[in-house]
Amino acid sequence: MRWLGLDWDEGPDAGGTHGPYRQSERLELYRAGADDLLSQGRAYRCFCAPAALEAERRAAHAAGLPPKYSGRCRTIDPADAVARVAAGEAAAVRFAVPPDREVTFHDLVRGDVTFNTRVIGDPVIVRSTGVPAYNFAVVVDDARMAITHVIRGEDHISNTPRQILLYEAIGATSPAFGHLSLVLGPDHAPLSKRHGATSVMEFRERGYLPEALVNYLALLGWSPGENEELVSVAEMARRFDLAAVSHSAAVFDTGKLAWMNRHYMKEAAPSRLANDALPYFVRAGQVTTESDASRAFVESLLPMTVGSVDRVEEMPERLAFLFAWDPSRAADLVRAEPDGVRAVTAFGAAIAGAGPLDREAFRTAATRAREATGLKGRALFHPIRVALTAADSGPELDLAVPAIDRGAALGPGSGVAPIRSCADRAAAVVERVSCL
RNA sequence: GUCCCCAUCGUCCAGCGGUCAGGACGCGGCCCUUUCAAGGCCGAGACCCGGGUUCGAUUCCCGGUGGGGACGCCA
Repeated sequence: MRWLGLDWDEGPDAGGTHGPYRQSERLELYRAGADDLLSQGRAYRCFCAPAALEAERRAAHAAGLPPKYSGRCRTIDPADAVARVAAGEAAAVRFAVPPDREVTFHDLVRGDVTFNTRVIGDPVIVRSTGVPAYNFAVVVDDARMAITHVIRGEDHISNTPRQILLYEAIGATSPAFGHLSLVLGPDHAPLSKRHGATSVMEFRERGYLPEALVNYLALLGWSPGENEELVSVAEMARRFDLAAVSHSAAVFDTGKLAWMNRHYMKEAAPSRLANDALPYFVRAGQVTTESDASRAFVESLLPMTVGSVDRVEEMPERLAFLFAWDPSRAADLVRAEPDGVRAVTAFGAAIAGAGPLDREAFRTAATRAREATGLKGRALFHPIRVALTAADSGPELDLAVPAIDRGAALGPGSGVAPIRSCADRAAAVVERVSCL
């Protein structure tokens, strides 16, 4: 959440007056709450074996009935129950749900929702191990922590009535609830591991920018208004309204996230992006050490990748031609071009001894090659591209060419893997190609 | 099976009784670029079905269908 630029008012590492904030440190609170309900007869001990419960569930399902707990142990005399526990028998504590009652709550996003308690089985509140169950722990916590709003996924909507009953039983007012619809994968199944990245940290590792992720996620089920899409966290905080949230589930669209990530990469400060990108270059072996020089070199490469790559993680691959230049592959690609050999030979001659090629020098050389061969446009530039990059697509040549030479000028201790210069590459290709 | 929730382009959102049903992603085309992307412009593309209510329904109501969720000593 910090990475996304979101913060919170209270918590284990934020302080606050409603601690402790870890459930493991609140066990006493839950125990006291359960004992209370037990003594009021609003809860009871259950001795049912898990296997028996499972069999019951199956039977109910087969009979077309809601597979809820029968409430069998409800009728056990409390004194007997205490005796059995004292004798060492394992027991869970269940909440006695009031029979045949309508529970209605006003959902902040959906409006009034009503359940009849007939469909709600008595939930376990404390496991036989003494550990409180989720449904009880959250109620105790939220009541004592003075929580006002519970905003969560739609999958919790049917937990709400039983929790409301629990608030009522412990004498607390229930918070306001709002249920957001779920996020689906492309197959319309709720997003899960098999859809790929599902945790925020995975998106971070894959090279998404936090501002892109929050922005995209916020748009899943919410809109800042008429035809607006790019919004900062601060802007969202100002404009967000639960009442305006969509009621239906949304399919997660990686393509749109990618578009948004490209947008934010273009907006990001180069130094920050270079810093984010550096580890990926190291992993690819293109940067050997994270030195100032290597960081600066990576930053100088950014204009070639920003906007043409979806994620920071993809930058090294896009720039692989700088490092992994293969003369025989380059020569093959040049030969495959109609006037490839002529174009590259002329270009090689034009840059021979020209020194490092900046953008101007490159343009000059290209012009000389054009005059010498009469080739122009793709016929001229494509062979040059494949000769210098050993690849048939990539960044603009007048960006790539200076980058190659800038890298080639870097010495061994720079932290950048060795790069062959343009002149070198052209000469090697011409040599291979002219043996024909 | 039972209960609950949901339903506008392929996808994400606008719309809130009368609109040529709008935008974005993606897709197709064109332009720009002496090559790729990016960018600019143009284009194709939707109101689940059936009943009501109304002068008039995408919009309100009911039913159906479809999708999702929940029915744990998981959270």
